Amino acid sequence: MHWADYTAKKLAERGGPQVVVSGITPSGEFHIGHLSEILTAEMIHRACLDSGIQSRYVFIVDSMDPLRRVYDFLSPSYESYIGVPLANIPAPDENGEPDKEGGSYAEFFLRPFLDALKQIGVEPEVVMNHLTYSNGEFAEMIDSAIVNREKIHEIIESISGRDLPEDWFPYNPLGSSGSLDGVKVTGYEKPFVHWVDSTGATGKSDIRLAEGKMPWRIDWAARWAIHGVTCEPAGKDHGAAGGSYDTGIPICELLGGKPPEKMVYEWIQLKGMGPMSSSTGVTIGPMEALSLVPPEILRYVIARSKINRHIEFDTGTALFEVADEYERFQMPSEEVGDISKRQRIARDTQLGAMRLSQVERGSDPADSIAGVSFRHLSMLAQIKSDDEGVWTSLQRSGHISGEPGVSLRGRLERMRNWIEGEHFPEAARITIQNEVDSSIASEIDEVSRSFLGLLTQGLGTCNWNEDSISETIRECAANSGLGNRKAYIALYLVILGRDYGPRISSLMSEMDREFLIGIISSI
RNA sequence: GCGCCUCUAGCUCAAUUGGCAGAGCAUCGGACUCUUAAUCCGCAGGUUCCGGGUUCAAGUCCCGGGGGGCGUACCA
Repeated sequence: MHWADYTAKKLAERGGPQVVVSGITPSGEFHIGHLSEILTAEMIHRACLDSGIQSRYVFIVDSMDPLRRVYDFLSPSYESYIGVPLANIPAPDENGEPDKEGGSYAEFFLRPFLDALKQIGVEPEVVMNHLTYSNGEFAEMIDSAIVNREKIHEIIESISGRDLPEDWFPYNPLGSSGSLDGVKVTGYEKPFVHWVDSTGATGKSDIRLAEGKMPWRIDWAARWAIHGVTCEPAGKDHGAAGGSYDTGIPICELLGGKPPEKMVYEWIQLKGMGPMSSSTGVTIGPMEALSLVPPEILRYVIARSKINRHIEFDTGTALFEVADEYERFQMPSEEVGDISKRQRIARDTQLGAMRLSQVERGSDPADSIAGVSFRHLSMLAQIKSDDEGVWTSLQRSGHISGEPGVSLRGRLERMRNWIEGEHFPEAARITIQNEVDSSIASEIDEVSRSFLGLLTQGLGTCNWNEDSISETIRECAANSGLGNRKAYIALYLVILGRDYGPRISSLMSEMDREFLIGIISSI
């Protein structure tokens, strides 16, 4: 059984309609790790729906979180916004300067992320956390937390093992500058929290408005209660012993809620570069990833792994292998009867991963492939400079009949991006030789040479299309007494400098005739 | 320090939460006058990290040890 289906089953035992949630702070550019968090939760949501359980998927944006520091992509003028909630800060412009016209910082980073999510079939209910504060939904929780602050203090100290300061308070008001930093609470009279900030200014925050926020550990627990969250997979940073998941559960109960079961997922990493981090520059944006990888394959990368194992996100050769694996399972094997129990389980899990990888819930995985393998497309995209040439080739080879569909067009577009970019593996790149290297030439024996000699003549007169070229190759091979296989190898060596390659006649028909004949006769 | 994850075929990983250890890739052998990074068939590959324990039965559970990866010390 797939992990998402297993979790759905567990949630069904808990009962009631499910509320599956992800929460992310929009402190900067979103990366593939965030995508992983979203997909993990969304797949559980889908698994619930697929097994007939009522479920909502909610994306809570931590827009009330303060700016912690001036990130590299921000200008120093953001210094004055440190401690200010992200919803209240202007978005940066292209120079990293605050742009008063550009909407809020939180919105600025959120918008493209939501677009990317749409492309992979994720359309969550979005909750901006600062609005949950400003519309008063947090008020009762804040009051309750303040009333119970001794207990909460005790929970956090005993579970996390850290000492909280004597004047610790479960609510941080915004000071006169709009920042949470350096503001001390001086009293509480429901619904007002009185404070004095670092400049000596005093004031009061209305807990029914977004005039302050609870610290993370309480905020998280309170929102579980407010939104009735039943499941929220969290990154392992929250999962450490004594971490926010461990304190969140008893705090949520104290506040009268029923917390979700602790669920921790492993982080996704870029191949060979350690964990994703915007500060170290190890990051790949969801938009970038989506410009290269077909959306169902991106989903599949998450769906195929268990959540407690880290994922190496690799936009190189491994992409071919993942795509192969995805494509292999398109064909349902007929003889299901003979396989062992264990094999059947593995197969069911795999089919679950396929099901959850579809951009549109319930669609047939075969539709996403559109009859053309990822590898084949990578070859065609390299030898056919225009899209029409690719479609014509696919029609002639019988891969598709009629015009290509939307999914296939999208695949080709992404494939071209991939090929042009830095991530495309060199081994898969087709490079036509300008001249034949001497070490290559030495690999070509006498019989092959006579074949190549015949071929230059044939190529001089044949029609310049795939079929005629292919015919010519075979004729020349036969006339020179060389097996077809060897003939092809000789051609690969001369044209590509290695002994394998794509369908050579297809490639040759794309090349300039004189240039090609020149190369072959140079041997 | 505290804690989490992980170790199974050369590689990447499965194994219905205790019931016959198995897939893909790679290698090797074979087939195909051939939509040539293709397809098909086949061989081989194992002390499931080590040591104990529980059990009719352990890759799976318990205890101990080791290797690797990572998180975390007023902050999602």
